[in-house]
Amino acid sequence: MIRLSRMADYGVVLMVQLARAGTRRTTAGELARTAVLPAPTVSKLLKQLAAAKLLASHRGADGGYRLARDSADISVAEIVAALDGPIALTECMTVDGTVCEIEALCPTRTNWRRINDALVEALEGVSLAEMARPASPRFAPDARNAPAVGAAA
Amino acid sequence: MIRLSRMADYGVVLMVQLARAGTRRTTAGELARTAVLPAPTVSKLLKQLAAAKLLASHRGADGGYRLARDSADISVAEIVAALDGPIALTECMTVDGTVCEIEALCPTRTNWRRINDALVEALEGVSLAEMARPASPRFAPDARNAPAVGAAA
DNA sequence: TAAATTAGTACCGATTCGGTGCCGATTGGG
DNA sequence: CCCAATCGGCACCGAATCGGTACTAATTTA
Repeated sequence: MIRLSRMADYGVVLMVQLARAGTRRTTAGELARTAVLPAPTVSKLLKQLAAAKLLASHRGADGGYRLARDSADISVAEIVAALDGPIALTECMTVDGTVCEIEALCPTRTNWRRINDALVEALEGVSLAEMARPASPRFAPDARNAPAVGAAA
Repeated sequence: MIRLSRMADYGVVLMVQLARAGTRRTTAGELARTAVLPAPTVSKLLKQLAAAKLLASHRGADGGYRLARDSADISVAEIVAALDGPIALTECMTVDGTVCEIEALCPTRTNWRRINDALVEALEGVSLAEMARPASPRFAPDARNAPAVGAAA
């Protein structure tokens, strides 16, 4: 159903948690526990996010992860791209997918591009800081440990 | 990679072909041939599109399919929804996915909704007529049999 | 009645995806 | 200096989903 991969979903959840942790380093295990997600999976996700330069990692005892940049300066698009690869709704929107010969003629292509661009813009338009903001205060007695978004079984 | 299903992609291609055929009835086999797609798959897709009231079908000898409405009155969103189900990027965006307990508090949810809505709007904003329009005339010596968009192997 | 064509359903094979395990590399502390 | 705690990088596995097929029934026209 044109769904985001669960990995990307989890990734955003983890990033939100790290955004809330501020500059404090957090270990993979800790994140897995509070997010109620399988630890190995969380580990893998964090590795990928670190490889994408969205997280700064620190090994060794008392190591852990931390946002590489300010949460306001990280978009959801970046997180998704880091985990799911480039955002390309259709085959002919990828760089390598050059099967579409007469691209200059094909009107569907330019229209797909429009749609794709709209999605990308939407994803770029939301920062991690917005995602992590503890909701409307009047409704949030304690929003610190927000539950995992896609924690479905 | 946050990809549209291939079925939805094919579906749009088929609908474009039908839009170009105007009111003339076209058989599943004919469409499969010109789109260079496996006939049984095309059949299945057309059935689904007909079930979704986007196509009018006619059985028997000299039967076939035809758009149920004017191509300007059919959006890409409808085609995608007919084949891929409701457009819901994240789990917590579906009706049944009520795992997200404190939805009123979760800021990520409302942001996901924004992103999701942007995508839906983009899909709704492009009509089949636009998709089917035979490209800029000066570049189109013969755009009648445009190739399948996602015909990658 | 025969031929053409869609409707429905069940099934299958394979790619992809979510998830796990293991081992090496690095860092801090006793 | 060594040990324990972490991250880094593979390789692998099971299963759900997806793309695709097969068969039969229903409908229409000639």
